[in-house]
Amino acid sequence: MPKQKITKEMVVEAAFMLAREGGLNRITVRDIAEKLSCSVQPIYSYCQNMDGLRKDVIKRSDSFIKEYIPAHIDKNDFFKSTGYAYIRLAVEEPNIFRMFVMNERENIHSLDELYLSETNPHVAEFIADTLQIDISDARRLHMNMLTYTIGLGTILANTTPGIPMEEIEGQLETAYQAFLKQITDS
Amino acid sequence: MPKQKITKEMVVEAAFMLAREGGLNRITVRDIAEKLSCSVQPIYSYCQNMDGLRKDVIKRSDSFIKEYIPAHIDKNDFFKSTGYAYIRLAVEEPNIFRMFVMNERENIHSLDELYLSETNPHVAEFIADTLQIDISDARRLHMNMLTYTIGLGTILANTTPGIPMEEIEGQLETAYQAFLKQITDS
DNA sequence: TATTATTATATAAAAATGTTATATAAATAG
DNA sequence: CTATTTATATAACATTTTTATATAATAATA
Repeated sequence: MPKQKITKEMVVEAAFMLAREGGLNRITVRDIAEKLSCSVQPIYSYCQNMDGLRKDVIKRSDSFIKEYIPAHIDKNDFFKSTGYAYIRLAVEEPNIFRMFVMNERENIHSLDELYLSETNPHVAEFIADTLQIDISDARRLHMNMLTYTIGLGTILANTTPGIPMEEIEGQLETAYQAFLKQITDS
Repeated sequence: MPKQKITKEMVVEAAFMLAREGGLNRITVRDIAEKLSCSVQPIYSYCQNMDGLRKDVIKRSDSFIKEYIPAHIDKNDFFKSTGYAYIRLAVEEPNIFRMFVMNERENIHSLDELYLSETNPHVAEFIADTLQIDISDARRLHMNMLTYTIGLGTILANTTPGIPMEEIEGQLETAYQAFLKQITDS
């Protein structure tokens, strides 16, 4: 058989780039085919249909974020800079952020399950170490910040022309102080 | 001319029902026409195109929420029950919640502008009165809870099979306490 | 090496959906 | 009563998704 020129990764990547520019429904088979200089067949051989491909693209956003966030983290202020990174993402890449929050979390029956499936356990450990607090408190703090950050990011990703970054960082800082105070005061 | 059988409201309502069931791209001209037992012409005479209609449907979600929230509020615990109501909406009507958060906020240059455009000023006044706090503190509290609620709702609207309502309410309560403590302690 | 089977891709037809053009008939205006 | 307007229907056209068929390059096998 002919040598494989088009891989599933190439298809998803091309679709992801289209969605990154103009949202999920900027994705069309023909535009992907043109981007890859091929016909529509390779695309359909790697996905059932366009809806399925869109789900793959949403997953691809997840992996994009898994690279983006660490690349924007300040090691000296690990925890807070993570929050800032998400917010920056929401502002700079609103379509990717939208896809990220649209990502279906399946088989989740409790907040704990959700927390475990969405976060890296080392983060809570790091927070507990740095702030000298209980690991369970660190998890609560982390989960609260994640929730707040997603809320702020969701708002910002749908707000034009946009809000100054400093103001947003101030807002995030205030929320952080509130959640932290709750823990240290009890 | 023939009597008008189809109004713009009917078109938007039919499209809204379709989106409520299966999301924005479940909306098709032909399905709307079938729901209304008419041809596609009345639809196109009330909207430029499908994208425009989708925007109207998103606005319709807003008005749905403006009815839904008050109907689920406990007058004795006005502020917190509002938060619960949003969360319940996210769980019971995930597609409507998604449309609500996807709603483009335009011409927003600061968090204050955002707050003013998204909230009813009476709410902050009510909070200030009830909790005996400054109006500016009440606004901060309100904005923080709105942000947190949107974050939690966004997560829940994309989580299956779902998390028990009591657990979620506990989470929201804890966040509320944290934001409140920050204000009363200073 | 020659032949066959497999399959990645292309081409093109079919199906679904969005949009526009034309036709019809019912209400209104004169 | 006639002409005009217009809400809707029908039907054509355009775009996109999806499927069917064809082709040719590689792998397998003899």
